[in-house]
Amino acid sequence: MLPDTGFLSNASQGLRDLMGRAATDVTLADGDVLFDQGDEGDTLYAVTEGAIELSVLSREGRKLSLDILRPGDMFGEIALFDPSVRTASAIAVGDTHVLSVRNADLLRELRRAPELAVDLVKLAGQRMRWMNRQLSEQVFLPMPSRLARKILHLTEHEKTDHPILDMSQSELAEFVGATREAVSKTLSTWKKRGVVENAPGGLKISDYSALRAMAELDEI
Amino acid sequence: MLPDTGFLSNASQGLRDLMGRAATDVTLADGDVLFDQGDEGDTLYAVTEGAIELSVLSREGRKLSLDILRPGDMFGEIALFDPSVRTASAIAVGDTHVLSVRNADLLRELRRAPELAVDLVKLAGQRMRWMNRQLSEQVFLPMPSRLARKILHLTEHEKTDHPILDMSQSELAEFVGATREAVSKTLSTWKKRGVVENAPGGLKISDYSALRAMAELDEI
DNA sequence: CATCCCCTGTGACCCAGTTCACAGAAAGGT
DNA sequence: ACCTTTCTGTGAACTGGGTCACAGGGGATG
Repeated sequence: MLPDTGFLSNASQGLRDLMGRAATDVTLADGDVLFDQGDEGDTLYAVTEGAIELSVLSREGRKLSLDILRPGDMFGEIALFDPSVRTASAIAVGDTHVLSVRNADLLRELRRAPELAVDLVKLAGQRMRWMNRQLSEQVFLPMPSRLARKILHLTEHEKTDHPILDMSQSELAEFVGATREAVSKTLSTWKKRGVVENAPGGLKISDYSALRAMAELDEI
Repeated sequence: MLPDTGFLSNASQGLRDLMGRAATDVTLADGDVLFDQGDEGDTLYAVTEGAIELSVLSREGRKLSLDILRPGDMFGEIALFDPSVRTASAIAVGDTHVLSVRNADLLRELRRAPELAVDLVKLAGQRMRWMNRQLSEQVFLPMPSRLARKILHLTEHEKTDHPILDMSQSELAEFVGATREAVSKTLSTWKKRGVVENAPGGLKISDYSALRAMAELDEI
């Protein structure tokens, strides 16, 4: 039922069993909002099919996309132990299924197998490391490096050597925290240099190592 | 032994007892490095006296200060359950004392009182909410608003109506993610408007409500 | 009390990235 | 095919904040 990749593959078998046992399935269509930033929430989720985009909105409507979660990824773990308003919004990308477990049910399961709490907190730990990294990238890196990193991150689950990123420049801009135009111009210069190219269905990565160089992976 | 404020006051009495029982005291002088970003670590800390500055460094030596922790605050909880490299550096500000508990010792205590794990994860949850907020502020807010927010945050533990912030403009700049000059110029205009003023020992907040207005607290 | 060091204040200039404004290319819908 | 909408590409002008450069102020310390 649960795939073998992503956060869940790092999680123990026990945790995955627990999810399988205590969770209920939720079906979402493209664009469906699972929860909104500011909602009260006490539920943990795991993606089983499709994808979920996590994002933060500013009051004036600007949006910062945080990540795209794919089958095997879990999210919502902040609200699990500290039920309060959600810090981000979760929106379905394409037809997707998620498993959901409510706080109370999960805690009951945990009482049976307390050692699984450690796995959950590891999850939280990973998320915090990741957030920390986002923050310092945002502060320290110029836009093109952030763009390169995001492209690498968003295509790393592809198995091909020259993956195609199916995402509009506006969406990319929301990931990077910049404007659509700025992203467009940066991609243009990269296209001239043969790093990426337009392909049917999206943006094709032609030269992975060049992209990695732009990403200044040694920095931070 | 443990004060009644900060994170620990939110934490349960049981957690505080546990810290008191399993922890050992560490004495630090001003500027002492408790741990550095990138170090391996598996220890949880609680400030009992003085203050600890958490910060992230970029490779070129630029520094982003995250927070100043005061008596009652706990930190290091990421590494506790997910022991790996530290995501930030911790440096003593003034003579300070911290309690430290190593992973293994804390887990042993937790086996006796598993319900305390929930408190620890709440701690992690609060930290994550806080990081999330830092990130969106950094992306969405202009520098002056971030500066106002940081000043409010850094003085909120003062009881007076017109607290004095004992911090150089360079340090403030590191908190805000900007240069010393930019901070200086912003503070100048605020001084002309009577929002803040120079006072012996630091920067005096003259008009709290004006500062709150600059902080755009309704935003994000 | 002179010197050194670190602080604050400001001005001149520069630059990355935004805003605005179009034009042309794809991609759906009907 | 035709129309509408949503994408991409690019220029011009603007601007927040960074960089550089320097002047003046305290406190410490000899």
